[in-house]
Amino acid sequence: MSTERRKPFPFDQFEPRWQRVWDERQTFHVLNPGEPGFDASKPKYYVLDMFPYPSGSGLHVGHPEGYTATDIIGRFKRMSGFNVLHPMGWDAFGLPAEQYAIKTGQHPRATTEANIATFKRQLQAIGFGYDWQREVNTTDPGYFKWTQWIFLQLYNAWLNPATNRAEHVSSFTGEDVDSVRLAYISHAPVNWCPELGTVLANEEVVDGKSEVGGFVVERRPMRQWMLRITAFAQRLIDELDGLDWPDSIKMHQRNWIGRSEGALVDFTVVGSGEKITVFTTRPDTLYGATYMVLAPEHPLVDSISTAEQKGEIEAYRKTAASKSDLERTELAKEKTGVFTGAFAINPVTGEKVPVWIADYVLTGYGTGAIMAVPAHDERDWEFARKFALPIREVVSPEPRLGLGGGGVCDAEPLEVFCGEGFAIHSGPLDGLPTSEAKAEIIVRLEQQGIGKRRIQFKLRDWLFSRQRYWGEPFPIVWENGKHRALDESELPLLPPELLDFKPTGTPEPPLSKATDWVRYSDTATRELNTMPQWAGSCWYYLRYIDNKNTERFVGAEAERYWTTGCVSQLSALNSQLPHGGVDLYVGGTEHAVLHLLYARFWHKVLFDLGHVSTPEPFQRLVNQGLILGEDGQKMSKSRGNVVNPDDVIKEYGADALRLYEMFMGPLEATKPWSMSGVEGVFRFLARVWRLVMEENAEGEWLPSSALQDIPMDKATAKVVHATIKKVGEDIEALSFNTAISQMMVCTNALTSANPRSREAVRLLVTILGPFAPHLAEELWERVGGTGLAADQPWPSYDPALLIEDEIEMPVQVNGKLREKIVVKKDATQPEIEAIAKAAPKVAEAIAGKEIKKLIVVPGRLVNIVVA
RNA sequence: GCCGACAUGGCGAAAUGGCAGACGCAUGGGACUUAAAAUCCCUUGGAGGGCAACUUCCGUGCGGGUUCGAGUCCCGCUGUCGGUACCA
Repeated sequence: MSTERRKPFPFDQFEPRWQRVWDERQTFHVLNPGEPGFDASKPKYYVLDMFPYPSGSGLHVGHPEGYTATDIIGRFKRMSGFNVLHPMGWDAFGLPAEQYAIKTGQHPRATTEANIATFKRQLQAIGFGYDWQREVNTTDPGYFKWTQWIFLQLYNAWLNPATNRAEHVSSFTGEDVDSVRLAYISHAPVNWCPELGTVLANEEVVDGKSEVGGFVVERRPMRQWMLRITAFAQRLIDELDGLDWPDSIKMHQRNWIGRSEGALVDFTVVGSGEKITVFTTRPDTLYGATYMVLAPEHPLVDSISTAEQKGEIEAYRKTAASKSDLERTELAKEKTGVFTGAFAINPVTGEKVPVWIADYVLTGYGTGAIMAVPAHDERDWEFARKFALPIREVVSPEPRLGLGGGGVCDAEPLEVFCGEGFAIHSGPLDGLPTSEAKAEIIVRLEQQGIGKRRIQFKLRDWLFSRQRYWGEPFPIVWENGKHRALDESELPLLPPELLDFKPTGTPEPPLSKATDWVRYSDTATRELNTMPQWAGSCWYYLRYIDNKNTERFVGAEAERYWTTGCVSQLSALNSQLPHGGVDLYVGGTEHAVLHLLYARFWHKVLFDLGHVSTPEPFQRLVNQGLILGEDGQKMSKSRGNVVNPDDVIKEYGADALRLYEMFMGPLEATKPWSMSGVEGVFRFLARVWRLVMEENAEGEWLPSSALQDIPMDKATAKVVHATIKKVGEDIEALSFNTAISQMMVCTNALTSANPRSREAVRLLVTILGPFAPHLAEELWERVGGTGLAADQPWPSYDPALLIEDEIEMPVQVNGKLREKIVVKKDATQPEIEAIAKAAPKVAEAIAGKEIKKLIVVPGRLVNIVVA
């Protein structure tokens, strides 16, 4: 007797076999327009997964959740007659690989390759129908050549304000082209992380620490490459509208871009006459501005501070500068600040107001200076209370009479009011509701030339350079202190083969160690920074379309077909697409802003420059939910609750893993793993197996004797066709859990049938294919199907079979269920009413009472309302 | 603080405003077996009443509302989980 327990069905034998067959036949390879055999009559469907970063620890059960969902969709669409593009690849540049390499002394290329091999093996063991011929790898020179090429497009482009479109810089007529490029050099303070030896984008810094590793980040000015994403801020907001994305993600992006409408207002410094410009969203409260605050780093601080305040000012600026961002935000519960000794004139009241510096005003937002209206802003209120600054009420929640005339009110309000209301103590604005007061004051300020309307965004330009080894080198050289682009013919620019790529310990990037490489010519040296990890993932979805193209980043015809569905340019122009692009993009919420915003930005630039056909890359986005450990906690090594898909496959098979991932609950929901749940779906698969196979006394599997070539009886036909209908609809709606339930119902019905219709089983096996493809292929073969189950057309159902001759209808009296009646499907309303009223329980309940209302919902229920 | 999502049996979950709890897990019982595993059948929201076929009442976080009818729609709370934080 074998030591290993016998499997309830031999998945361990047939799963690898069918994976081999799909691979040998290239079942899931799809052709591009122009290739021999391409069928232009089929509609296209592009279904995309967020590609993984191949980490050293391999796949965890969270990965296959989204991947299974897209695989089901892809296989279903294929069976439904679509050309389906369903690719996979590797986001393989990045810090973890580099750090691991430093630790172990291996080259990051070696570890990256090994990790990719592991990931690929694991994905293939789950039986995903990817077109592996289209695999991409961001670290492949044939790939990053085009990442560098796109960078050059950005470098050579500017946003023409007249057209609001990105254009080649040759259309720029101004003097300094470098000041408008979409990729430009900045010397602004950046987030420098000494531990990682690199700068980080604002988005990669969380609470003053690096998102990766949690190391302290300090701000220091450095020469950096920036991408002018802010030029697209408004379009990045507006063009969200036509996208089928979760509202929460759209909102997230809108908040991140942070549009606010307001005004710039000039205040004049008493004495020096210098101008301080502030940004405010509440220009209507200008009459209540009783002091001003500059950020400690504001350029005017030095010149306006009085001699006797200089010492204190300097001390404050020093502490502010030495504080990490963490201390400046989280720990700064109490407002701090110092008076500069200077005063400015409130342009509408003519009053002298003190000018302070405080770190609650940020350098990076607006103008780095504010007018403080303590009565109507919580931060200003707190500050004013602490430093005993005057507080003047200028907005009232209710209209108030008799407070007009612009007179000064000396009574301080008892509490801060930040809402909208009606202007008071505000001269000509008095009585106006907030929105009108805003408009009115802006007109007046503009007339006087001391202010103007202004739309401000929170979004900053994208810090695009890193001091790393394992990233794309910039196709840029420096000569006589000036940068210039490499020629396209010089791409790809490979990174130097370094043995020592450790951080230098200074802001000097590791590439500086490759002295030969750095020297471009006698007079020119190469740019030493590399691109951030986001670069490769900004456009990978385009490369899948045409991953072997050596002439272009993506072929024009293929790009048009896969993003618009149109084969010719003419039909593309005539089509009424909302945005187009990828039909379905599935991934986690962690990319709600960064990746999705960056990719949209690049795509818009490429669109403006005529390189792609659609203004947006991803038409429909779905976030899969988090999978928790069995203990309901987030999976983590330290908690020891991590589930490895390899173990699940070994025990229950790939089909059970796939099916369980989908059966757990709605795709978007957060849900805990349960091994007994896996066993549940595993038992279901075994039941399906036994619809076709039965075991003899020796324990061998033989074709089931119950299975016969007989037509389906009425009940069987009904459940089978109802299942075809529901499973198809549920797949479209991504309700995989309920689709699986329905197949269980169908299986339970067929299990009890003896003899059992071969046709019924064949249909069930066909629609099970997208979910449990290995079992489906195996059983398809065993029920005598020709070809592959994966290649079968999706079966259609006969609606006539679903209609019952007699319908059971519940009858309610005053909303309470009393009885169920059975009526003919074509019974008339009066007939139904009569039957309902005659039913014993109903008759009893309505006896002697006046019927006030009688509702018959055809096919659903009857409700009798009595007095 | 602010923004968002969610709240249904012992558990994961179903339910175009129309029979709450489909389907699965876990219970408990039975069949098969020398025995077990596997498999198959039945049971299972709560409380009560009947020898029984059965039956009554209550039940979707809490309080209101709309409706013939609310898990579902509206208003107000509470709780949990995510995101975010001086953005003027």
